[in-house]
Amino acid sequence: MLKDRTPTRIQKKNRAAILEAALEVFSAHGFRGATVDQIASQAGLSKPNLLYYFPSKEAMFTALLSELLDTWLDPMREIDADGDPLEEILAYVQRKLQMSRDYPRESRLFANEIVQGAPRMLDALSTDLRDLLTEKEAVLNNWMAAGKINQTHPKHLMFSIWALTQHYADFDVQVRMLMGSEDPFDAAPEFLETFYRRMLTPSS
Amino acid sequence: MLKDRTPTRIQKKNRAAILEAALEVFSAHGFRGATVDQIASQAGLSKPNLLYYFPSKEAMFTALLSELLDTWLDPMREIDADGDPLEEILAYVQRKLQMSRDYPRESRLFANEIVQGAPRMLDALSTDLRDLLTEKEAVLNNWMAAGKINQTHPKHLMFSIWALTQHYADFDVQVRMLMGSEDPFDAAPEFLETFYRRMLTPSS
DNA sequence: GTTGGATTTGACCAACTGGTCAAACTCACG
DNA sequence: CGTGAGTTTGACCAGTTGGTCAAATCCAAC
Repeated sequence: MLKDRTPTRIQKKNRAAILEAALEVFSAHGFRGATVDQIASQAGLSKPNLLYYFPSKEAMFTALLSELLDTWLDPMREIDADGDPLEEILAYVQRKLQMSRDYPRESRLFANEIVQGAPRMLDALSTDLRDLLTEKEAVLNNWMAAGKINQTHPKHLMFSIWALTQHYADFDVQVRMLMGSEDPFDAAPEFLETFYRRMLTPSS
Repeated sequence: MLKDRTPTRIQKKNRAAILEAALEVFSAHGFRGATVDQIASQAGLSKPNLLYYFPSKEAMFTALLSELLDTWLDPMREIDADGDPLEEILAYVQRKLQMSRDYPRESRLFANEIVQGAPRMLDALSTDLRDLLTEKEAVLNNWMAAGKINQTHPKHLMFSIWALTQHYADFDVQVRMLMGSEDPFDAAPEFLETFYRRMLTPSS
């Protein structure tokens, strides 16, 4: 049995290998579609050995989620209430877009889970994400009230940023199939920049 | 064994019940996550009876997909090259949004499949969807060349419409959790209307 | 090197899953 | 009616899956 003490060198290495493998497999097939055997072979370990480090498939999944959620929300945390409103939002969009480019598996992991009703994630979302959104929503409202950006629905604005940026990771196969040899991420940054600049620049 | 002739009354009724049940279950759990037993009990039939009408789980899924893909692409087909450019696009956005409101299960069915790499759908997409997009892309290009709408990347423009509208169906639980008692579809139409009007109205 | 905890594994199990099949039942139609 | 095609199902099967366990192996510290 695994104790709670400070992990050994082997524990650190294997837990990391397992979580990396779990990310690979869960993001590609969803929770139900992934098998412990797949994760084990991806991690280069035997199945019983996996279950020595995590008591169950479910435990692997939740460990992975809680490890990733913080990182996933970081780009939103960085929105600075004291920065230039338009530039802050545009920078946030670009950070999110880069997350889709650099961490598509993480994006698909969350997408898979949420599309299916987020049965194992709703609790985390309804605390961490909800609180963070509430905070940034207030910031957006202030900026709008001060006339720094165009008046609009702050929650829908945030949804739109998530939808537009994560689409490139979550629907990667479709996007690439339709774009042929052109890399979607070549034109996406400028497209989204223009999009949100036109949307948010005050009409005055 | 089921013959190819004109279906009987019972065949029509049961095939319809099965496809409806399959949509319910597949859209909620994905292909791998759905079980034939679930679909059977949802349809009010026994498992062997289901397999009397469809030779396999896979056959149910592909029958469902091909039945729905056409309907799913209809809003895009309706874009009229001879209509007013801006109004045509705005109307398309609203049609897609209503599809998300009225047919969220269909949206999630496709989302589930595409997020996981579209293993059973890529062929259909790379013909039907690709051809349709190519056609409408030309229309958009003409409109832009004629200065009727702002210059932008037509493919990314279409992606953005899909992402923004389908987000409300695919990430329904997250959206509703964050919006509390407010119905997301109350403010969404106006939000998207404003969004695309600002984006596409020529600067002149 | 010995030793005791940490790590690894082959063999195994019960539950589940997609699918089969022969037998039973139902129904439209002459 | 009766009859044959159409429909339904209980029992069953083989493969897969998450998880267990006792025994074997490894490894760090003395």
